[in-house]
Order: sequence, then structure tokens, then C-alpha cells
Amino acid sequence: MDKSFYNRNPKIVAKDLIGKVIVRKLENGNLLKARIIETEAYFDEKDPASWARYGKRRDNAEMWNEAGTILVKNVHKYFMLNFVTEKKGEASAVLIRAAIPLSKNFKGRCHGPGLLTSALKIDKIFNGKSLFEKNCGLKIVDDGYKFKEGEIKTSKRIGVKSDLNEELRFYIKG
DNA sequence: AGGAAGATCTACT
DNA sequence: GTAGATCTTCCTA
Repeated sequence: MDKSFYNRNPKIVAKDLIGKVIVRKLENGNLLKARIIETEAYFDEKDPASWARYGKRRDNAEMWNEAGTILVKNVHKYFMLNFVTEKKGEASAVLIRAAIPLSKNFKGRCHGPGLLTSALKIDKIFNGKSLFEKNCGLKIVDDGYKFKEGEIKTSKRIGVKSDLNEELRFYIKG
């Protein structure tokens, strides 16, 4: 998928990322693959649940970067994997919350944003890189798999104190 | 349900 | 330079 996929409203991107495959290439050449089954959309300063609400800081600055930028933010012990959406100068991103491991050699589950990055060996060094950089070790591909329309559910975002009056979480039932 | 985890920012000295 | 507040996931009751 090219930049135009990410250069849209994060709510649309979040929904369209469901079913896509994360491909993580390790330094030793091994591939770890996982199908995305849960995402959340985050907007700019006006979104009370978005990291952008603090204004630009060292750890969230990439939210204002161009579409397809990788944003890795750490929350205590864990890393959160996000993809920046919309054009440069507008803060928005999609948080990847869960995935189904597809590789046989996969160790660990991806049943939460912190666990997912741990299983895929994604850490802060990815922050600020672009999904379109060659050999960045991380990309998203569309393998043609489609969930049925009724399988994709929506809800309010998880772990959020003050949410917008909108359902910005997308996930696969069960 | 409650508790533990580390980086970052602010406000002080 | 340092002390304190803040932030959210994940694990174990």
C-alpha cells in the first residue's frame, strides 16, 4: 500500500488496516507476520484521548509528521505501535492494538498493544522511520484476505478517560 | 479489582 | 539538578 492509503482520516485508515498483515523482518532475516485485528484512531489536540492533546513533545512529535510515518511511544514498560495518518502538520495516527500471529515460529501472543510490539520485537528505534523506507524492517501488506463486513465491530476506545462521542475502535469479534 | 512498570514534562532550588 | 506528577497496559488476585 502506498502513501495515499495513510493520507486519509485516521478513522478510515483504522478500519481499512483491519485484516492487513504486519511483516517484520528481523536482523537475521526471519520474517514475523501477523494479521491486524484491532485498531484505534486518534486525532489532533482537540481529541481528549490523543497524545497530541499535550501539544508537540519529544515523545509524540511524529504525530505531526507525514502519512506512513511509524510512531512508537512507550507507556511504562511497553511500546505502542502507531502509524501516522493525514498530511504533514496535522496530528493524527492509528494505534495497532492486536493481531493474529501467522508465522509458525512466532513466540508470544499479540493480544494487546504492548504484547504485540514485544512479540514483533518493535521498539523505540522504529520511531520516526517511514513504512516506505527500504529495509526499515517493518511494513504492512495486503494479502487479499478480507473479513466479512459483519465481522468488523466498533466501540469506544480502550483505557481512555475522556473519549470523543464517536466509536473509534475497530476490532474483529471474539 | 488493584498494583506495578519507566520516560518525560513541569516547577522548583 | 532533583523531586513530584502524569500517563496506560498487563498481570494476578
